[in-house]
Amino acid sequence: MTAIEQFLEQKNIRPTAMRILVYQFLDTKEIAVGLTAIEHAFDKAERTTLYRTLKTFEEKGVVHQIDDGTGTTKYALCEAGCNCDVEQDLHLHFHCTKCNETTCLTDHKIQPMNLPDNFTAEDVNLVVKGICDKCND
Amino acid sequence: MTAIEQFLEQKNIRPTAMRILVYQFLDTKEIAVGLTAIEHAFDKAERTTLYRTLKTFEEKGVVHQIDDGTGTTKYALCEAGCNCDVEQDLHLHFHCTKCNETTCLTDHKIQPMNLPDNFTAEDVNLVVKGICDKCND
DNA sequence: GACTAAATGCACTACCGTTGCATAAACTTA
DNA sequence: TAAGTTTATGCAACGGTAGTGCATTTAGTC
Ligand SMILES: [Mn+2]
Ligand SMILES: [Mn+2]
Ligand SMILES: [Zn+2]
Ligand SMILES: [Zn+2]
Repeated sequence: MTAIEQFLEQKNIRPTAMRILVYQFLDTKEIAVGLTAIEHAFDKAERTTLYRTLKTFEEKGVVHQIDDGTGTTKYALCEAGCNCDVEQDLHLHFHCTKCNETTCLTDHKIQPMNLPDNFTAEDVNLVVKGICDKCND
Repeated sequence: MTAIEQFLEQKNIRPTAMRILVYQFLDTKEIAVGLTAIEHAFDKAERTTLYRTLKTFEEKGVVHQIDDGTGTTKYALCEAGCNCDVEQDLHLHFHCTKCNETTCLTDHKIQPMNLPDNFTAEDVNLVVKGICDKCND
């Protein structure tokens, strides 16, 4: 049993062929990717299966969704030790308007918000748009 | 000529009947509203016209778009004196997961972001999800 | 191997944003 | 005012994405 299979089982996810492939693919990418991008990365890939794979991954705390404002949801592997399924790992996301890539800035945590009276926060989404390091010369 | 007509002309927007109605509608709402909500607010309303009206309003700095993560773009009137068309008015937005309403927290400005080397910011979107004051008893 | 539960493939729906184009309205200028 | 020009509107259609229902296959369980 490979390390990935072990990892998935430990997360209560049956390590099917497709799931392992998706995990491996996400692991090679250090950017967040959308469903269509994953679909195109494989020759024979069923969109629905990928969709449900990512949904499962998210529920079990393997990936987290990113809404970068482009209209297509992105996914990225959670950091090792991240307990997304229990408590949020609220880090900043960056979307480059030039190369169109979305990056997790996991080191840049979001500090607790100051809200008006009687507003209670459950989740925070912070996306910065601009030019990424690769596109800045 | 009414005050609204004057205001629109000053923003270089022809004050047509529909545009005045849309402006008035947005003015009554203190929350951000989506295209479909505006459509349903009028008996005889053409979705495309509303869409283009809002687009024009946005280009001329009358409204600003809000991506609250629900998948439907919301619009809200800019504050008096806000120069959205020139420079951004980066305030916080709040989406209530109970009543599903999105609010501009115009008093809560977004402070400049601390980014990694060679990342340059052009725009920031900060949305807090939770329970709003009306829904908190 | 028989049984059961989960994963997959395929078809199809719903919704939203967006565009093209013909028509109608409004503004301009002679 | 009438002709000409720009702008706004109405209608139809497209494209993309998320999501669901259901039959079939695959994988664990006994
Ligand atoms: Mn992330
Ligand atoms: Mn706002
Ligand atoms: Zn880039
Ligand atoms: Zn509420």
